[in-house]
Formats: sequence, structure tokens, C-alpha cells
Amino acid sequence: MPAYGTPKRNRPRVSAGTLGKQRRQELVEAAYLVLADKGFEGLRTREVAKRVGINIATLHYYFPSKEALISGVVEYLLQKLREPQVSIPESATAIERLRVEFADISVRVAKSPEQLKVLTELAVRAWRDPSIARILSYLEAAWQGHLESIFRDGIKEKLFRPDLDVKTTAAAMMSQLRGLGYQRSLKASALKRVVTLISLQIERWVRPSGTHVGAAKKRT
Amino acid sequence: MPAYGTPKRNRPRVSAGTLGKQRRQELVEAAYLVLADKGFEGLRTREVAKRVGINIATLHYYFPSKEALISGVVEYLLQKLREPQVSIPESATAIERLRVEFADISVRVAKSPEQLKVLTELAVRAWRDPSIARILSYLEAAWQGHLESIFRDGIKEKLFRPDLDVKTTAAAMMSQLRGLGYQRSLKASALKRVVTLISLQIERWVRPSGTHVGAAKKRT
Amino acid sequence: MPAYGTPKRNRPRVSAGTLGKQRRQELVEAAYLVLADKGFEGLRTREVAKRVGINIATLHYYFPSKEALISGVVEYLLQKLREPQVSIPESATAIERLRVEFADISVRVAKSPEQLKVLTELAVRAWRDPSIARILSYLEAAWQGHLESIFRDGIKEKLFRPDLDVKTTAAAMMSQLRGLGYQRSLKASALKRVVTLISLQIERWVRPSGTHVGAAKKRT
Amino acid sequence: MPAYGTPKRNRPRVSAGTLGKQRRQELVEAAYLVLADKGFEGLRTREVAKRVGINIATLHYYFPSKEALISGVVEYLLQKLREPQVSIPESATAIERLRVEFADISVRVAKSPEQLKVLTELAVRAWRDPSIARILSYLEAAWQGHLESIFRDGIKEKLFRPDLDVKTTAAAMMSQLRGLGYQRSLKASALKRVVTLISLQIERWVRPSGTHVGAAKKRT
DNA sequence: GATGAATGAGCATTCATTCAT
DNA sequence: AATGAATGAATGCTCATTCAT
Repeated sequence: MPAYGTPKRNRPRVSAGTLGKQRRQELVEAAYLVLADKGFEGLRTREVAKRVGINIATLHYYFPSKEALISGVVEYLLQKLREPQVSIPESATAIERLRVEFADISVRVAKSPEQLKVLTELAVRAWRDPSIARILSYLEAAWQGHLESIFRDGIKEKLFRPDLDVKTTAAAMMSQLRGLGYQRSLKASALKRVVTLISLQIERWVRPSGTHVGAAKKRT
Repeated sequence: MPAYGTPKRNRPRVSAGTLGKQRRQELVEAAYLVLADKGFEGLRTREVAKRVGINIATLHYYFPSKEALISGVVEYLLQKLREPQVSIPESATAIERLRVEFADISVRVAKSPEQLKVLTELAVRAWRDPSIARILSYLEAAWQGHLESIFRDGIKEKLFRPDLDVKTTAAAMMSQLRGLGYQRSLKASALKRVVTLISLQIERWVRPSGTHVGAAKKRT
Repeated sequence: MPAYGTPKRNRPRVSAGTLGKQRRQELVEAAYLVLADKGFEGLRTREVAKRVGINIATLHYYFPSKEALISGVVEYLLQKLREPQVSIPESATAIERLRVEFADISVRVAKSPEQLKVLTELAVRAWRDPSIARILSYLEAAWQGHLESIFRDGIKEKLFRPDLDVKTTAAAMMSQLRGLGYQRSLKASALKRVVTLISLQIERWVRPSGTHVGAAKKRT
Repeated sequence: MPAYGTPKRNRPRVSAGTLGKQRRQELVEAAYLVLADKGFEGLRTREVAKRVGINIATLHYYFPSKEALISGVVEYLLQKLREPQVSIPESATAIERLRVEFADISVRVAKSPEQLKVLTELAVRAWRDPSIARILSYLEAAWQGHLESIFRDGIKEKLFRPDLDVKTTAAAMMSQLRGLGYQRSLKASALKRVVTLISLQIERWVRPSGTHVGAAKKRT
């Protein structure tokens, strides 16, 4: 005859139904932060619940399993990754769009390093978790497609060399940018210099042989 | 009659003390492989012991704690990372030495992917484990120094542009190569193309403005 | 806007109060079926509520506790057990009434095996739950009384041996019939033969020594 | 950095290896008693461990799962059921062997009611657990075979009617005896009378028509 | 009447670690 | 040097129950 729990109702009740979604969001965000902080190795449902200020049982009321919570986090991250960090006009040239890619990742490394951390955790886990592997593959394919379209547009605009191997260049650029994400302990200034350098390298590579890249040097 | 203390293995008894070291080595190697396979998340001392064919208690005889075993693995990885994958004559030019860097990482990605996996695991863990962070920092500093010396030599040899920002270029190249290590699901052929492209990009960047990189195109 | 308190079901509103009883009945029936299906071990209030299409909280509105719901199930079973499966005229002889007992249990085993399953579950639980033990005792006493009256009438009608130990014979017959209920995995035809045989045995036992039981052989 | 457990070594160490088997046995016996006492519904590994005086983790050292422990209990029960409760000479007649069957179950009901309780629990569980269903089927087949052989021998010895339906009679007798096992709250004396009565009934049934069963009345 | 949200207590299981032998 | 046996502290998850709305 155990004494079962009495709900602690302390927070102001928002209009019902909304609270549920809010809680789910809170939980996902908390899990996201714990994941960024301690990795999958240190991700404990109990801590997530604690951070939100609820009972584990309540967590399981919203997410039937840890796996489901993780799925929520993945979705949350994907959504964050889709939000552009740098705005750009519709009329931008390919070269400008390419620079935006670098600017975007720089902003993320500087301002939202957890995004990269969580992404790394997912990448590591993807080695043994097919469901996450699938999502990352999808993410990468989207990214690759995006870069390829920039390169193709650049060729059309005669800004890039016509013989550019679009696929390989996109893959290479992704690999190079990824390296930035995994950057550890680099001062902001040093990071900025590295990003600039890589971006110049790539610009020099994609532009037609005789083109000057001097203009780029005026960029941040 | 008691089975206690009776070793199951009848391996040729090497001189005492040597056996101990051998056991430690076996354990470290097993842990290294488990770590590559399942990550920190799935690293269980019991499995490590089992793979070596000994009792967990025995594992704890050699390594007082899991942490100590991990330290052993880190040391083991460092040693592996120090072994060059591609040989090169003393007399090699800076440009040749630079190419060897790419060749080296290509070989590792293709032949010893576990090295990169374990390195990734460590990098992830370093975010929250200062002792590992320290070791990785040391590793990176060494790598950076090595690359910088190549660039400096290249400038001296007049193969590289005299205005090359050695530090930043080294940092950038490390970041780019690191990205390769974190590469997921890229076919060997595609990977080779990406590596080649990045290496050409960097060569084009470091060489004096008018220099042809055509020769490089004949490389794998 | 709040979804609170809005019943999902749009069933024809019976006069208030009746609906309540109906709900209780639905819940009891659902619980009865779950109990037959999964036993006490697998009886979950949530599942009962789900089967009826209501919230667990609502279930607790009708039944303050799981125990109360179980009591309802017991009552429901008792009611079912009281419903005769085979009709018989008032004027029937003792031997005919005896046969009806067998026919009745045969019908239950064949057509309502859940009754026996639930009864078994209750019997098992009665070992440690005095409240259920009490009810089952009452049930058994009633059954025993019924059988005893048959035997006594049979003796009066000179159909049964005058020296019949009415009490023991009734107890024995109950025990024998109970065994049928606990029967596992017996094909319908085999079960029928077993029932027939037991009934013949008992008839041979209760009838005066010289009586023929041949007639019985023509029965199903 | 949690503080892990220090083994409490209090009991006198028996020769190693033996202790292990002893512990397993202790655990199985404890689980058997809990199962008899509280049923599957109330079977908690923690309680089993507590009864033996060890940590739950230690229980799992011996039995990887609750299921494995239950298997051990089933095996233990089977072994108990195989131990005859009443001895009988090789030369016994079929009728004597038949009576032993009743005596055997009477002894069990009186002296080892837990056997029947556990058996009932298993029977109930068998409805939804195929692995237990398989074992019980095997048990029943063995029992049925044993009874059939008694009946066949009895026919050969001309003690039983030659037209006896061996299969059905055996099945019927099993059902009747099973009912005894499920007997609740019957005083020892009443139980004895019931057993005697059923045994007489069956004897009267199996014997050739004219045979007297008076001798049987002198039995217990 | 009905429901969403919440909870305490518990459950089987895992894991690094310890220690007498 | 090696092992069987043991353990404390967690871990993900479940369940009957409660209560404001």
C-alpha cells in the first residue's frame, strides 16, 4: 500500500495544452544543453528532469523513452542548424554566398559552440546508431546540395572556373568547414584568421586562373 | 581442489615482469579497440577484460581504475600517431614534406580509421576532461610546430611565398585535415579526390603567385 | 480554447446517473477481460481505462483505487457464475440435475473460458488476499450447498444410495470439477470425453449398487 | 567519482566453487518460497536477495535476469515433483500403484502445499508464457504417460476392465487430482475423506464390473 | 464528469570497484 | 598474478494515485 505521489503545482498554469508543448520544449532544450555539456556518456534523464524542475516520471510522461527524448534533441538541433546565422540578399552573387557559408560557421563556432558539440556527439554516435546516421546523412546531403548549387551558379555567373569539379569541391569544402567545428581551444582572433585563410584558399581555387582575390582581403 | 588463483591461460611464461608489461599492453590494446568500436559511451571494463581473457579483478590489478586504463589508451594512441605512415628521405623538399602530410592522413583514414575514431572520442571527452584536454593540446602543439617548420623551410627554399602567415596557415591546414578525420561515410575513391583537392588548394595557396601547380595534378 | 474537461466521447447522453453506472460497468468488463487475458500480473489500470476510451484519472473517479476496481470484477464474475448455462425444468430428477452440473461446467470451459481463468486468478490471489478469500469461500459454500441438496434429493428420490456421504461427495465432486477448469491445452473433443467419463464415474458412485448406468452412455 | 561497494565477507568461506553452487541453490529456494508466498505478482528480486542476505547485484551475478532465476525455480520445482512422496515396491500391482498416486498427492497437499501453489502460478503464467507452457506440457505428458502405463498394466494383470479407455481415463484422473491441488481451505481430515472418496470412485470405475471394492475401504 | 499533468516509490538491471583467497 | 564473489550507487522505466482545471 505505497503512498503515491501528489503533484506539486507551483508554476502558474498557462492555458492548458500549451503547457504540454512548453514542457516538451523545456525538456528538449535541457537535454540539448546536457548533451552539449556532458555528451551522450553523461546524459542522464534524471538530470534533464531535474534541470526542468520536474520528476523523472513526468519526463517519461512527455517522452516515453530516452531515445525519444534524444530524437527530440536531434530535431531541435536540426532546426537550429537550419536557421541562417548571417542574412544575405536574394540577389547575392555566388562568391558572396560562398563567403556567407564561412561567416555562418564562424558565428556558430563563436556564439553557439554547443551546436557543434552536439553535432559532434551525434556524429560519434552515428557510427553505431543507424537512426542517427540516417539523419546526419540527410543533413550532409542537404548541405552538399546547397554548396554544389553555389558552385554551379558561380560557374554560370562566370565567377568560378568552368572546369570546377563541383561535387568534389563541395565535399572538400564541407570537410574543411567541419574541421572548424571540431576546433578546440582556439582564441577568437586566431579562429577568425584561420577561417579567413581557408576562405581565401577556396576562393583562389574556385576562381578562374587569372582572377585577383585581393578584394577578399578587405573582408573581415 | 580450489580453482582460486589458478590462471586459465597456459601461455609460455616469459620472464616475470615482462609478462606484466605484456598484459598491460594487451589490456590497453583491447580497450583501444573497444573505444574505437563503441566509444566512451560503450566502453566497459568487463568487456576489455573478457577480450583479453582475464577477470575484471585482474584488470584492476594492472590498472587501479578505469581512468588509468584510459590513460594507457591515450598513451598508446599517441604512440601510434607518432609513427609515420609514409616514409620520406631526409633530403625531401618542403613541398614534398607537405604532400607527405596529406598522404599520411589519407593512409590513416583508409587503413587505421580506429585511430581517428579514438582521437574523436578523446576530443569530445576533452571538452569536459582537463587531463585529456592537456594531452590533446600537447599533441596539437606538436603537430602545429611540425607544420610550421615545413612552411618555414619552404619559404627558405623559396618554394613558398615569403609573405606566408606560417602560424595561421599551419592552424588552417590542421583544421582542414581534422575535418577529413571526422569524415563519415565517404567512399574511398571520393575521399581520395577530396584529399587531392584540398592538397592542391593548399599548394596553390602556399606557392609564390606565379608558380604552376600542374605537377601536382599528376599525383594520386 | 482549453481542452480541459471536454469529454471526447459523444455517445447518446443517457439520463444522468445511468451513464455513471454504465461507465462503471464498462470499466469492470474491461478489467475482467484484461484480467482473463494477462492475469493480475499484467493488470494495468491504464490499459483498462484505454480500452474503455477514457483517462486514468476518470477511472479513478469511478473507482477510487485499483482494489475497488478488482472488487467490481469479482462481483461481476460472481454474477456470471450464478447465471446457469443450461436450463432445466423444475421437475427434473436429481440425476438430471447432477448431469446439468457437468453440462454447465462443460459449456463454461468451452464457451466462456475467461470465467475459469479469472476464477483461477482469484483463487491464486485468495492465498494472500483475505478479502478475496472470503468471497471465494462464500462461493464455494454456496456451490457445496447446491450439490448437497441435489444429493439429498437424489437419496429421497431413491435414485442415489441411501448411505451416500453427502458432504464428502459434494466436496469431492467440486474438486473434480475444479480440475476441469484448470485444464490446459486439451482439445474440445478430448475435454468432452473427460467430462463424460468423470460424470459416469460419479453416477456409478452415487447410484445404488445394482443400478445400470448404461443410459448415461447415450449422453453426449 | 562514486564510491563503489566493498564486499561484506561475513559467512565462513566454504571451499571455493562450492559456494557459488550453494548460493545459486539458496537463491532458487528463496525465490521458490517467495513465489509460493506472493506469486509472480509479488515476486521481487530484491526480496529474494534480501532473504538470502545478499545484495541485488550479487543476485544478478548468479542469475543474469529475473527470467533466469525463474527458470531455476521451475527446474527446482520439477525436481521436487519428480521425488516420489510415497515409496512402493517394484512388485506392486496396478491397483496399488494407482493408490500410491492418490497418496502421493495427498502428502503433497498436506506437507508441501507450496509445490502446488508454485505449480498453479506456473499454470497461470503458462497461458501467456510459451516457455513455461512448454515445460508444463512436458510435465503433463510425462504424468499422463505414467498413469496410462498403470492402467495398461492393470488391464494386463486383469485387475482392470479390458475395455477401459486408457487415454481418457488417465486424462480424467489427472484432472481430478489437479482439482485437489487447487483445493483451498479444506481441513486435513476433510481432505483425506475427499481423496479417499475420489480414489474409490476411480477404482470402482476401472475395475471389472463385478469386482468388489470393499477392500479399498480399509485403506486410509 | 472528465482530463492533462504531475509524483513517490519501486523495479530489474548495470557497472566500476573491492577483497579474501 | 589471478579470481570468484560481493557491493553501493546509479540508470531507464513503470505504475497507481492525485489534483487543479
